[in-house]
This record gives sequence, structure tokens and C-alpha cells, in this order.
Amino acid sequence: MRNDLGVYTIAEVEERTGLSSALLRQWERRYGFPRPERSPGGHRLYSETDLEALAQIKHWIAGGVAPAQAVKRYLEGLTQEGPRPPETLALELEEALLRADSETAERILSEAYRLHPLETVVIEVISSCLRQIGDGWHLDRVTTAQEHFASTYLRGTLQGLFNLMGGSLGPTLLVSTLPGELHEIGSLIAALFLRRAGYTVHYLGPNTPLADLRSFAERTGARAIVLSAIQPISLESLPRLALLGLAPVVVVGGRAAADDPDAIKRLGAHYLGNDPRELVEKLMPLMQEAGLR
Amino acid sequence: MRNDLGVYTIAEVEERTGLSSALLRQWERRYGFPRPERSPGGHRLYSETDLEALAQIKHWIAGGVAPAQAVKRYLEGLTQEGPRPPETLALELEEALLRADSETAERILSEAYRLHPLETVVIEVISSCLRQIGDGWHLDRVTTAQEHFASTYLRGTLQGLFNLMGGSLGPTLLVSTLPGELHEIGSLIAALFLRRAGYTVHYLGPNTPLADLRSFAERTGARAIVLSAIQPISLESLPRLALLGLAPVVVVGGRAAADDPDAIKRLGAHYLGNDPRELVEKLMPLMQEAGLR
DNA sequence: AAAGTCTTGACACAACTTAGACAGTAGGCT
DNA sequence: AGCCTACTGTCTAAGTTGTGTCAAGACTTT
Repeated sequence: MRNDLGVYTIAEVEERTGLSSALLRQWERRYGFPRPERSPGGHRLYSETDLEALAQIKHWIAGGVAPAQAVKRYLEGLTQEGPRPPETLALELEEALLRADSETAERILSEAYRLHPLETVVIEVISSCLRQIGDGWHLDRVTTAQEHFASTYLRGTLQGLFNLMGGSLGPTLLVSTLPGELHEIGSLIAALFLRRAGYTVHYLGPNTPLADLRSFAERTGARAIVLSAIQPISLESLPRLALLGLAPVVVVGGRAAADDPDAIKRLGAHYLGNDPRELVEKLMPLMQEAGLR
Repeated sequence: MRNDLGVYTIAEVEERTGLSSALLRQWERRYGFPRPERSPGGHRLYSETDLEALAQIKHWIAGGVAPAQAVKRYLEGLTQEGPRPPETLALELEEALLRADSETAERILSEAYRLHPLETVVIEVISSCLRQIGDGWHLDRVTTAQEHFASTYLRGTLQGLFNLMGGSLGPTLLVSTLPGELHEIGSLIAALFLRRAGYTVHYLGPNTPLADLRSFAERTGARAIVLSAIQPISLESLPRLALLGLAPVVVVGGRAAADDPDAIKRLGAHYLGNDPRELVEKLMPLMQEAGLR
């Protein structure tokens, strides 16, 4: 899905990366990189990917890495100076997002994807970063606008990932949040993990009325409904019957419900904890159990 | 149904696209494009489709793509079968989304991107589809869950586009919605168009408190703030001073404000209509005006 | 008749190419 | 210190390519 078509002239690359055209040619001569396409007449035509690579390399050089090593590091796709752990990446991501620097955020994330499996990135970088920012907001160290910017940006990233890995063949699930819930990220992460686990997932966004969920589940043949709950909602106020009648299996994951798992049980649903990996593992036996009856 | 009828003389095309007639002829000679119909006497007659194509190509060139490559890219994106108009695509998209068939939706959208310039897809496919679904919801022909699914899916698409076209060099803008607004799509489309117009856009998601917007604008050096308003909010209830103090230029676009443009003026902001293309055009003189003072 | 458009050939200039040379820096060795 | 070497970024020079514009003479449209 990447744009490797060569379209940018060397002057354009010079302007965007700040690397002189002479230097770009010299690098190609010396290190064999980048090696852009050529026009029929022999002019260099750099691709979007080349631009990103050069930005990354320049970033490393600015950080003190020798040019030859930076190029080599990029070509090998490995960080020689020890792969940076998710915690570091999460901190850097937080810093970039608080500065509203989405270009750096993008670079950090793409590095994270290269270095770690998707699940790790989502939980230990993205999710952790969001938690830190949320904490900062509670302590008044982060403004609401900063928090909005960061969570909007990361939500977009997650949804991009979700859309990227298209439909599967497994049983169909519906994912939303409990009514009244405003925080969407938890449900989005759940949807992502479930889709990656092979389910066919329909993600509905936050705050879908329970009655509508039911008809939607019937229409799409959903075998289970997953609802996320982060805010400490008064669970008692939810209609019990609605939850019960929704679908063969009803599941609730999320932080808010952790205080009182029994409350969920009393509503006729199952509480599957706060960890999306746990959710995926515990859901399977539940589905089978429901299928046997 | 098609727009391929040749109706525009070369002078009209020159005026609309800003490309000189000599250049248009030269492109035809060199790249074989555009190849408009001819009058009985041999004069070129360009079609609406040609105009859109030229606008797209010009946009790519402005973005740094070499002219020959821009034309080539356009021609390669066109090699598919008979192009379906945006209206048809919007209808097919609506149908797919109501069926919660995101795979088909994805296919329709990627076809739309191939066949039409981005602006057209966003306005005449995505936006139009959302409007149809919204109308259906008001008429109880579409359930809330279906509406949620569709708007969540399309929001993800839009945000993916927004993230895809990274930062620019132009003046910095903040985009959010009026406080209390729940519909996010309008602001997202505005953010997308503004970024595409060359601005550096920070998208904050919906519903950011005005006070926080202000400090965020100062921190990021934003030269203007764009707020979308779709719901018929009681504008009078907003604090006037807050709006005034926000930034050099404060702008409000969206459907809700159309009823009473003066109300916006009284708050110290400018109302720039409901059309994102209009927004982009009207914003530039406002920015300059503010810059001169 | 005036204004606009056609084709073809030509032109100017910016941008690009290659190959080689050069100067500054950093580190190792005597 | 002094010297050597490797590395790096910049520069020069001569030739090629890409791109926009123009001119001349014939034809079309209004």
C-alpha cells in the first residue's frame, strides 16, 4: 500500500529534507543509497518512501550517528544501538503529541511497528501513552486541548490499523461501548485485537443504544457483542433484559467494571477484564459454550 | 450522465485552471494529454472531466511532483474500466455500509479515489453518503446502530486520509468544533481540506473547551482557529470574549450557523459557509487581512 | 473584419547529469 | 606535537534534459 512511485525531483527532495542535492548524489555514489528511479532522460525521481527514509536518516545523524552508519542502519532495518523498548517509545510519543508534532509522532510509531509486534505497540506504546496523558490531565499538567489532540491522533492511528486489516472469515462480533460512555479508545483496541484474532468485527463507535445493537446484531448475524466501559458508570441503571436478549454471548471489558465484576454478572453479561489480550483468550471458550447449547 | 462532453474552449480552460493555453497545447504534444474533442474546424473542446484532471495534476505539481510524472500518474490511475460517477458510488457505499459490509465499502472507496480527485470523493461520495444516511435515520429507515457504524467507518477513512498527508509548511491552524457539538465529521473534512490547501493543521477532535483552545493556539503558534458547527446550538450562550481572544482570526463553518450568520459575527468570528472548498477560498484573504494589522 | 485557435519549429533558462577535485574534521599512530 | 588516513560535505565544469513561452502563417468562429 506504499507509494514507491518516483515522482520528486532532486530539488524537491532538497527542499523537503534540507539535504543538499550534491549531498544526495554523493550518498548515492558512496553508499548506494538512495537509488531513486530515473526519468527517460536520466533525471532522478525520488519516491515518498525515499523521503521518509532520508528524514529518518537525517534524524539519526542529528542525534550524533555517523552518516555512513545511519545509512547502514536504515538499510539493515535494525537499530544497532540496541532496540529501544516500548516504554521509551511511549515516552517519546507522549512528548511529541504534547507538542502537537504529528510528524515526529508518525516517525516514532513507524519505528515502533518495525521493532515490535503490533500487539505490543498498541498496548505498550499507544495505550500506555494515552494513559500517561490522561494521568497528566488529571493532575492539570496537560490541558484539555492537548489531551484532545493526542487522543484524536491516536484514535485515528488505531482506526487506520483496524481498517487496514480487512474482514476475516471467523464468527461475527459487534463492538461498541456501554451507553453513556464517551471514551472510545478502549472499544477500538478491543475491536482491533478481535479482528486480528480472526473474528469478523463490526465496530460501531461509542455509545450505541442497546435496543439498536440488538437489531443490528440480528441483521448481521453477530454471535457476540463486546462492550467497553472505562468511565465509572452506574451499571445498575442499565436495563437488565436488554443486555440479556442481545445475542448469544454478551461480554464487557474495560477498566470501570473492574471494581464490581458481580454487577456485570447480575446484568447477564460476562466480565472479561481490562486487558485486550485477555479478552481474546477468554472469549473463545465463551463462544463455544454458547454454541453448544 | 457523463461529463465527457467537450464544451470548454482552450481560453476558458486557461481561465479556470490557470494553465496557459500554450502550455495546454504543449502538454498535449508532449504527453498526449489532455486529448480533448475537436470542433468541426479543429478547435479543442475540453470536457468537465478534463478540467478536473487538470486541477488534480496542477495540485500534484504544486505539491512538488514533476509535471511529466504528474500527468503519468493521472493516466495510470485511469486505466481501469468505465468510470462510475460519484453519485452512483455514494449510493453503493451507503448500501454497503448499511449492510455493515466494510470490505465492499473499502473497495468502493478505493475505486472512487482512482476515478476522481480527492476533493470530489470527500464531498460527493463520503459526505453525500453520510447525509443520506442521516436523512434515513431521521425518517426511521436507518437504525442508530447502522448510523453509528457508517459514520464511525467513514470518520476512520477521513482521518486516515488526514494522517496520510503529513505536515505542510504553511501557516498553522487549529481545527475543532464548537463546544457541545457532537458531530465530528464536519470539522474533520475542514481539517482535511485545509491541510490539502497547504496549511499546517492541528486537528483536535470535537468539543474542545474554548479556554484550552486559546492556550493551545499560543503554544503551537496557530494563526487561526476553525470551528465547525452542525447541530443547531444556541450560539448566544457562548462567551463572546473567549472567541475574540482566541487568535488573530476566528472562523466558523458549518450547517448550523447558516440560519443566523450575524450571530457568529456578534461573537467576534467570521462565518464561512458550509462548503469546505468555499472555506479554503475565503480563509486566505481573512488570514492576510489579519496579518496586515 | 476582428478575435480566437490551429500546427510547427524554435528558443531560453532552469534544473539535472557525471566525474573529479578540494577542504575541514576526527581519530590513530609515530 | 606532527603526520597520515578515512570520512564527509561542498564545489567546479561541461554537457544534457525538462519545461514553459513565443512566433509565423494558415484556418475557424463570432
